[in-house]
Amino acid sequence: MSENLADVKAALTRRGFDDAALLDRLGSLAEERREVITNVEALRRRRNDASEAMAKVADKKSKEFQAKRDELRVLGDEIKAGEFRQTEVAGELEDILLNLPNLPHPDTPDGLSENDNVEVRVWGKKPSFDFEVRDHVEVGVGLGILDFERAAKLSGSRFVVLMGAGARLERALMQFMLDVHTTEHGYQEVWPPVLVKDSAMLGTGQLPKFAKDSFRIAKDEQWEAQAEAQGHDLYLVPTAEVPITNLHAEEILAEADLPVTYTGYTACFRSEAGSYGKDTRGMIRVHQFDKVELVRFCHPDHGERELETLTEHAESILQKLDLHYRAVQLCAGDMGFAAQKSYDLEVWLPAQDTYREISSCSWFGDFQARRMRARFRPDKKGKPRLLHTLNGSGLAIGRTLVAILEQNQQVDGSVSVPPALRPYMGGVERITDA
RNA sequence: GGAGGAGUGGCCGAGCGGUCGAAGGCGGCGGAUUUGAAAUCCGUUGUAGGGGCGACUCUACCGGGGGUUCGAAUCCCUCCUCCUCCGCCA
Repeated sequence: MSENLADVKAALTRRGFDDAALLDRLGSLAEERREVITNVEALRRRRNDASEAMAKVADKKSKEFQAKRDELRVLGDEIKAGEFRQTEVAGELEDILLNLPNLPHPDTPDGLSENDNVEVRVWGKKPSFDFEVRDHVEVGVGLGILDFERAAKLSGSRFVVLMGAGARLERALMQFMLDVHTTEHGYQEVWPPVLVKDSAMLGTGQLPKFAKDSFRIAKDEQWEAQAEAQGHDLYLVPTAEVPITNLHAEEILAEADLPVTYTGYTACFRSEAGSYGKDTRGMIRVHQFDKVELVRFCHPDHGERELETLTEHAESILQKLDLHYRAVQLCAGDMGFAAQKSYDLEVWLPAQDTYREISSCSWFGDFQARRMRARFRPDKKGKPRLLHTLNGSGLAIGRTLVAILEQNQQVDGSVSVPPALRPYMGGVERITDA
């Protein structure tokens, strides 16, 4: 990075990030780091050589030995001072680096907000209704399958309780999605923990910059003190991307095994800090939701193609459920922190007369792999290289349920179950107010 | 939660505070032998960072962190992880 500072600056500017002073600081730190290392290593070498000589001295009590020892003590102090500076520089450098977002891929269009995203595909047609469309809250509450009031009683705002056919629909969607991805797309199924260490959150890029967006586990004072001292904090995962991608942190995979692909379900937890007043109605934006995630680890040469494949896999779920949607490519300014190229799938919500994100598929290049040291070995002897990572929702289950309630609503308030899902719903074809 | 034991290179497993990046074995790779294979023999075999156009070279790493020392895989402290037993628990 320090060698291509100008390019880095230009790429980050496309994201709307333009703290030139910070990047200059980065450059000078990188330089100082190199100097300090060279210096300390030279000192260490002197000490090693001298120590070796000391070891050979027969008489350890001699004046000579004592004098030499005193001299070396000074050298030892110098080394310690150098090491201290090295740690300082490395710390500051890392601090800057970890807070820098990924560089947008050249394919990623310019733009600073979602208004600059580019529609790349539209699938299906907007369903037409010869009655006044209701939103998912009206439909779901009317059917007795969504309960927001009791959710508020239990957990506060931004939660939902699914009842009866609603709960079953959530479960059916989860099963259906996992089955499609494992049997038709070749993903290996994983069921990971939903509580992870901060090192995992750091690896995928949620930390250190976005701590406020996640829920952190608190216990007693002792727990807090230990978490503070050793970084053994635990977080509720905001997405299965975190535990699943970190599966291969600190590992070296065999090139022949690539791509390595996983799909997994987890509950996802988000604090939604900063979204006050936004999407307060219904289950579009809640603190806890379910999601099936797709994760791929691949050779750097195949990342671009892999993103297309991954996106198709996510889209196939919407297609099988016969839900009208569109795919948009995100512009540089609207992408997530770790992404270099992303597509969002947006499902049609008739009541809002708009498309809403239901999946985000991203290619991270080696950004995440570098943070978590996830590598592969090219052929048998080569040096380990960083992998490329990708992930996408396949899909967000709650929002899929919302889309079904809205797109499949009937004039009588019932909802037809997409045929693909019926085997998972015990053959039920229609959810009615039973 | 209580009591005990252990963490060394891809794996197993040695290692008086100096000559240890670390014996030995297994595995892997290359080669010899063989029609081919097995067996045998020989050689080789970690990661990261710095310097050099390069051949190459230096430094660090023996669970993590800290300390003692001229010098730590070896001594001390602390944390983590794993194993065994007891208790509790879905």
